[in-house]
Amino acid sequence: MPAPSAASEARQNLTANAWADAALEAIATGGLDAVAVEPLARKLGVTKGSFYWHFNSRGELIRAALDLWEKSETVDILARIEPTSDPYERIVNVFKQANASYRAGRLYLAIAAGEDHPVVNEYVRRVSEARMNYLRDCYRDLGFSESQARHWARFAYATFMGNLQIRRDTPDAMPQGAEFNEYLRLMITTLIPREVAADGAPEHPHVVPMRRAGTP
Amino acid sequence: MPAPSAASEARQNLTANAWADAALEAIATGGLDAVAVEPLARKLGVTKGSFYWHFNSRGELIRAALDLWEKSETVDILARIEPTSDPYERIVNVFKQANASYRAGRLYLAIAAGEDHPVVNEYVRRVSEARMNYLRDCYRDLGFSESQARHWARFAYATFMGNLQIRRDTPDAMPQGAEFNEYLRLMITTLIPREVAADGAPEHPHVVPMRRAGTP
DNA sequence: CTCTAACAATACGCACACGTATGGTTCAAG
DNA sequence: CTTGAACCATACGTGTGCGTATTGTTAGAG
Repeated sequence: MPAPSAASEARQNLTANAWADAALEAIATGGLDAVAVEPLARKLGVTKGSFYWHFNSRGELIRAALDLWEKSETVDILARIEPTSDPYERIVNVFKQANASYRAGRLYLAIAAGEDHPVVNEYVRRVSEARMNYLRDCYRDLGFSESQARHWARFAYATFMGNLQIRRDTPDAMPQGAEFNEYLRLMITTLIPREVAADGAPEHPHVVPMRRAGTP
Repeated sequence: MPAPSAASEARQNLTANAWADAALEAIATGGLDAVAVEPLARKLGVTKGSFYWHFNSRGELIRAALDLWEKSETVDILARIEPTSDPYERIVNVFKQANASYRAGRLYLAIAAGEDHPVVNEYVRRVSEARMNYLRDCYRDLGFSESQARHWARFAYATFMGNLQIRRDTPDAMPQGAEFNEYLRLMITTLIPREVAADGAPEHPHVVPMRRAGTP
């Protein structure tokens, strides 16, 4: 374990961050197992000897990378959409932000895939819960009861996560351009009911047993 | 490569399937990388020598496991819900089936996580597309236009996939018992509009700009 | 100029998994 | 009883990644 002096802390932190960044990049493309010291060192143009000065173990690097990730996925994201106080707009922004960065989506899925690892699970849970709680608060501000708000937040979050997966696994099934915007509008208008009755349920007849079309 | 005689084919196929089953189980719990010959052999009470008689390589085992998986996830599943000719009920059944087996969900996510592997990607694409196409047909039978049916199928499939992920990553966020049924009903009633207008869009005012409650 | 902290290269031991080679066991056919 | 196929064990070589130890190299403080 190095004992960094105050003078050199800036440079040391910078290179440690470089390692963590490279680790995140490796996760995004090759999954958690791609965080291997020797390949990363090769990619960074150094050898293991450098790595084990900055970190004590591979696990420490993973923690550092996950710290970086958690920060970028909660603090940074939410800070960017917080200014809007309108809950409707906030939810819409979450959706648009979510579908904006392809890399962030891949990263999320790759990290979540390592949920058997207890440390990773810890981070994934925190990030997921933060996002779902954020959505729940939006729905509550929209006038939903606590219970309904949780349901809708879970629903919306699931849809969001599933879209990430579809885009990764079957990109051809995800439209682009105008058709994608149409798809996005459909999801937004469906997932954000705009009138709420006194009992905390949406107003338009979602649960009315009004049989489908086609078989009158 | 062995040249099995007709007499012993039954036993040989049986043990080859045992290997493939064990491989699937390994994927479900430890991901694709857990499909390692030597650990699997230990778990099956044999050694590598046995494995390399049945298969030529680790990749061949993965293919066999994925064959098994593809069959269980498309043919078997769809056969079980096909009897119902009512498209509404078919979609509902897809949702209920999807949320029924925890193991199948984990398996799906674990396999999908290895989409960088070209062979795996091939299987994942086929299974995903088969399911989405099935849903699309249901929506079309419900009276939707081709374009709208695709949108709704993608939407429903994304929600379904996301719920798998939520249940895996943050099980506490997924309710159980009566509350889960409530959640399920919410998703079903939201994702299956029951009246379709002539232009192929749902009838109730999804896209009417009828501002939300709370800020009159 | 010297010394020391920060940083990096090299070399080593270890563990584990892939794949191969080869020998051992069982069983049924001839 | 012999033979050969089916099936499995053992042993080996190779690659690769982790972690450690040891030895440079560089730059700034004194």
